[in-house]
Amino acid sequence: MTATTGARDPHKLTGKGQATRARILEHAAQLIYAKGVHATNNEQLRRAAGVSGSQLNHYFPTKESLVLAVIAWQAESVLSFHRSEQFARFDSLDAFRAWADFYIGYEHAYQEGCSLGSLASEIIKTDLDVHDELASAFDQWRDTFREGIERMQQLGRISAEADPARLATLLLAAFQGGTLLAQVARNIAPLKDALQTAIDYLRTFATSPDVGVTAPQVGGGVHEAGGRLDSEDVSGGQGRLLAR
Amino acid sequence: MTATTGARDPHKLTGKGQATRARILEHAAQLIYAKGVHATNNEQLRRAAGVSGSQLNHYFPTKESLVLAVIAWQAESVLSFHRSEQFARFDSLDAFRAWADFYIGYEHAYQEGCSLGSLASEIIKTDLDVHDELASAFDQWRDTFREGIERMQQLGRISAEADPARLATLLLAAFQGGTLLAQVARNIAPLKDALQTAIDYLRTFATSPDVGVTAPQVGGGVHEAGGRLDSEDVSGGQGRLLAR
DNA sequence: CCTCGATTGGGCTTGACAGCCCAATGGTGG
DNA sequence: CCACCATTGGGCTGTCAAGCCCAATCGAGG
Repeated sequence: MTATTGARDPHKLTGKGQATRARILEHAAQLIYAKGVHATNNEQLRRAAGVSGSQLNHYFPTKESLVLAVIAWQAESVLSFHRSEQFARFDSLDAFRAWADFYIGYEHAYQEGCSLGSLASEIIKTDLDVHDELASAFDQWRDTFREGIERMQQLGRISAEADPARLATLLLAAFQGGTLLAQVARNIAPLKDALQTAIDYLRTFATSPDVGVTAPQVGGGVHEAGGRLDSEDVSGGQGRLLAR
Repeated sequence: MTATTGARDPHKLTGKGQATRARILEHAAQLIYAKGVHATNNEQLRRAAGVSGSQLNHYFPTKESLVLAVIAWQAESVLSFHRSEQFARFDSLDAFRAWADFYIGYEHAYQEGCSLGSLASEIIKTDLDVHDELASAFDQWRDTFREGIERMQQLGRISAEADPARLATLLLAAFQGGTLLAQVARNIAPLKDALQTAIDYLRTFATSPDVGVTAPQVGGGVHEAGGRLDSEDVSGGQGRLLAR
């Protein structure tokens, strides 16, 4: 239960060994995110990470151990991204808007999907026991939203009527589902619609008039091309988030 | 583009041949839904469908053709289920509630996920070209909701302010994402929260006071055990929908 | 009743991938 | 300077699944 990362505890390796292990992990995460678990074999990993045969066996004795380590790595990436300064712990509607705009402008979102969600979908039905690891990650992700909404309530920014837990679940589900629909359609629009509509709902609980950039939910403002923030530079150190 | 089902057009087979092909397809859909595409091999298919070796090659020359046929079959199942009488073409809030309650009470939803969504997630990154088929199915699915909401507007049941397309997208995304989260958590709660919260939003556009069974969105009514409709018999002829 | 084509059955071969082994290297402490 | 151990390299083999072939059977039309 504790050995979530698979064999070879990183802290028992030398500096060079840790570096090699990290390099493998990083490239594995990238490859798996781009091509999926099944389409990624160890020969590709060897070439990508510049390592060779027995190294994979040395640091990750089985493919399962590698996948588990990648899951942990991606989970940590997503969570640290959502906890980063740029979103101010989601204590305002603008923080949620900035978050949505980031993914709406993030091209990988509708190409490879969510780094955690697509991985989860692909292996959830296999015999790999990854439920606990993934469930914990998604719980923490949702709690990031929930705690932000609770803080907004404490700050008087939204009504006490709102149910933070349910709204947080809707936001995360809309993101995961919207990402899947966007992947299938090869078009960001479904994700954009889902996220903005969910945030529109959140806004209906706002206590102040709110200075939203777009009108509440009237008209199909979402369906035309232009973005609202362009979001390209909401990024900072989160290149790690989805790919890379 | 037209040969979506793969080789051997069904209408060019004898009655017996069609029956065999249908039997293979049905069992393949069930197995793939339960175990995933990669974990399903032709030996399992042979035993499940009671057919043998060359029959798979005869009716479905490649695995890709079989998967494509399964996708088409599942898409048709989902769409015909959503278009069935029981949901009255989604022309009322109660129809949406009945829909949500069905899936909340449908145990497969948090075990194997959505019959179409989980399939899509698993193979979207492979070289199989299934985007068009899947995109069409999801579009039609979303349109089912959208047209229902538009009808509700025409009937004066909800405000003209509502954006049917975006709300429909949110509903579908919440379902897909909620299903994924429920699968990971091995618990129906995330799906329940996501769907009910999305429908709560839809209800805020209602013109009449509404006789909803639960209070709007106050309190965490979702997090306790009891369901709202128990939904077990919203079903009818839709055993085909997800499994079977 | 006969013939022919469609349908069915089981076995087989090829290819790919995961996992493993042995040899070589490099660095670190004694 | 030496010895030992962690680290690295490349190749190898067992396993499994997909795709294919040949033989047998069944049904329909003449």
